[in-house]
Amino acid sequence: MTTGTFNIGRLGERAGVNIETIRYYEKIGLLPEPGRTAAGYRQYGEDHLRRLSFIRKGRDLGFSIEAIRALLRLAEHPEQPCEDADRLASAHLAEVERKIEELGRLRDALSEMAHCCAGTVAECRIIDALAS
Amino acid sequence: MTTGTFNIGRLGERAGVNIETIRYYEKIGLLPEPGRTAAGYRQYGEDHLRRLSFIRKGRDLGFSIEAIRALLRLAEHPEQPCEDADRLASAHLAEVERKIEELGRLRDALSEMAHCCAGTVAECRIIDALAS
DNA sequence: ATTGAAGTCTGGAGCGGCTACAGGGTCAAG
DNA sequence: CTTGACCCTGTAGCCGCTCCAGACTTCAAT
Repeated sequence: MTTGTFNIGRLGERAGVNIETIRYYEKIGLLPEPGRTAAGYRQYGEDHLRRLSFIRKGRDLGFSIEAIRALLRLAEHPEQPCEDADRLASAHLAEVERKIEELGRLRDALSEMAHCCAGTVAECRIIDALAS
Repeated sequence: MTTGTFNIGRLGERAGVNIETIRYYEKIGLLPEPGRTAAGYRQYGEDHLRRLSFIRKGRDLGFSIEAIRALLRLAEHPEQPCEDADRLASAHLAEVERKIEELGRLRDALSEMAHCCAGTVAECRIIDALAS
């Protein structure tokens, strides 16, 4: 009887991940299937918690599930060169920067047309920008 | 026989919208059902084109479908005050700014850990950031 | 008149990444 | 013995499309 086993609720609590999300991660093969109690309850250990925290941090950094899958595989092979990890992170960083620029253009366009109005829709800069 | 009617392909071409997307907009009630030819082909006119272009510009500005629905309703009532349009645009602008900040934080976190590597996964800053 | 390519039709499934049920079983405290 | 908190499975929904299969139509070239 290992001391360090716990149910899904506790795992979610400790990793900061929704229970449903944990089951989802298991379903898509991101988190390995844990053992079960006689009643069918999932039983987790510290290794599951580490892996789930890894996933959660990756998601917080905006990595896709597939990128995280790749990063997890890399983490399991510490002796390999980390070029792949670097490539994944760099690609993601580039994508984030692209999105920032895109949103910046959006913000400029929106702030030019917002606060148009003391008037009616007929003279509204917002509606006009869309209709013209 | 009106001169200005055209098929869905031409409409999509002129508005810069995918054919499937047009049918989707019709299905969700964003674009009114057009007339049909005897063979069942949709037939559009300039009013459809204007409405679809409106939608497309709204989407380009990142408005949600529901926001666009509201903006379209407003555009149909030019005599009303445009407070609602202003509210929608301001809320959207605020949301865009929130996302920019969020992505900025993401970029900072990522750029701190990227380009970690001349080494192996064991010493990789990226993997380490996720695993620790 | 025939053929073939390009256009159009419907209905339904799939994407990512969850989230929210419904309808049941289990467990521990009082 | 009951209550309430937890857990189980399976399925459907969210957004905004996008793609597919399989059938039909239109039009130009032969």
